[in-house]
Amino acid sequence: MRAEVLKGHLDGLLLAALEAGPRHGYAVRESLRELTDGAFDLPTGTIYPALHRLERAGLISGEWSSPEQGRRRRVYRLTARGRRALGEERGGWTAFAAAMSAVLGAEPWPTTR
Amino acid sequence: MRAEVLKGHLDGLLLAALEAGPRHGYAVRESLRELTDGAFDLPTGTIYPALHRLERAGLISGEWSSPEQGRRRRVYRLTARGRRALGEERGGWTAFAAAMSAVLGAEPWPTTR
DNA sequence: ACACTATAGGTAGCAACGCTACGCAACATG
DNA sequence: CATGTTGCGTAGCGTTGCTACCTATAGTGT
Repeated sequence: MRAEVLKGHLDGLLLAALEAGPRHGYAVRESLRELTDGAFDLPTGTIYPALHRLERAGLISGEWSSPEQGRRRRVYRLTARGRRALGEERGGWTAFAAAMSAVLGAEPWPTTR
Repeated sequence: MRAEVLKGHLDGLLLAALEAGPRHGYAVRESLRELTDGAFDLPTGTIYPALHRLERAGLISGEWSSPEQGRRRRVYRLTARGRRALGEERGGWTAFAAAMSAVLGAEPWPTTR
C-alpha cells in the first residue's frame, strides 16, 4: 500500500478507533492494525503527531494516566466536537468512495460481504 | 470534499479515464466530473502536472494533435505499462477501501447501488 | 547478571502531492 | 468586440504522513 493514499483519511481512522472508548496512542495503533488485518500498520511517527494535531483541534482530549506508576500513558477520548467530526468523516468517506468507484468501475465494493 | 483525500488516488483516476480511449487533458477532466456527478471537479493545475508525471513514468503517452489547426491539444493514451498500473491501482483501491471501511464501520458501502 | 523484545511516548526533517493563482492563446456567442 | 469556454501550462505553497532517530519501563530469556 503506497504511503500517500492515507493522506486526509487518517483523522477519521483515529477518531473511529477512539469511538469504542478511551485508549492510549499505542493501543489506537494496535486497534487499527487488528481491525484491518495488518493493512494499516502505522508507524508511531504517524500516530503520535496525528493525535497531537487532533487534540490541538479539540476533537480529542488526552490526559496522563497513573503518574505514580512507571509506565506513562496518555489516554485520549473523543470530545463532543470529535464525535461530530467523526460523523462528517464517515459521510465524506462514503462520498469519496462512491466517486472513486464510479470512475474505477469494475467491482468497486468487495463482493464478499 | 477536503483536498488531501485525493492524494495517491489521482493516478488511478486518470488512468481509468483514459481506459475508454485516448483523450486530451481537458476531456479527461470533464470525464471525471461527469462520471462522479461533479464530486471530482479538479482544477487544471491538478490535471496537467499529473498527466505530465504519468507520461514521464511511461504509463501514458501523449502527442500533439492537428498542429496545422489553431487549437493545440495533447492527446494521451494508455501504454501497456499504464494498463498494468491501472490494474494495480484497482487492486490497491479495493484493499484500501476494505481497510477503511473495516475501521469506520457503519454502512461502509453506499446501499443504493 | 545481561541481553533482548515489547510497550509507550516523543521529535526533526523530508518528500510527495494536489491546489492556488496566475499567464497565454484560439474559438464561439451575444 | 467583449465575454465565456476551451485548452495548455507553470511557480510556489501548505498539508500530511513517513523515515529515522531518541528516551524509558516492563517482561522474558539465558
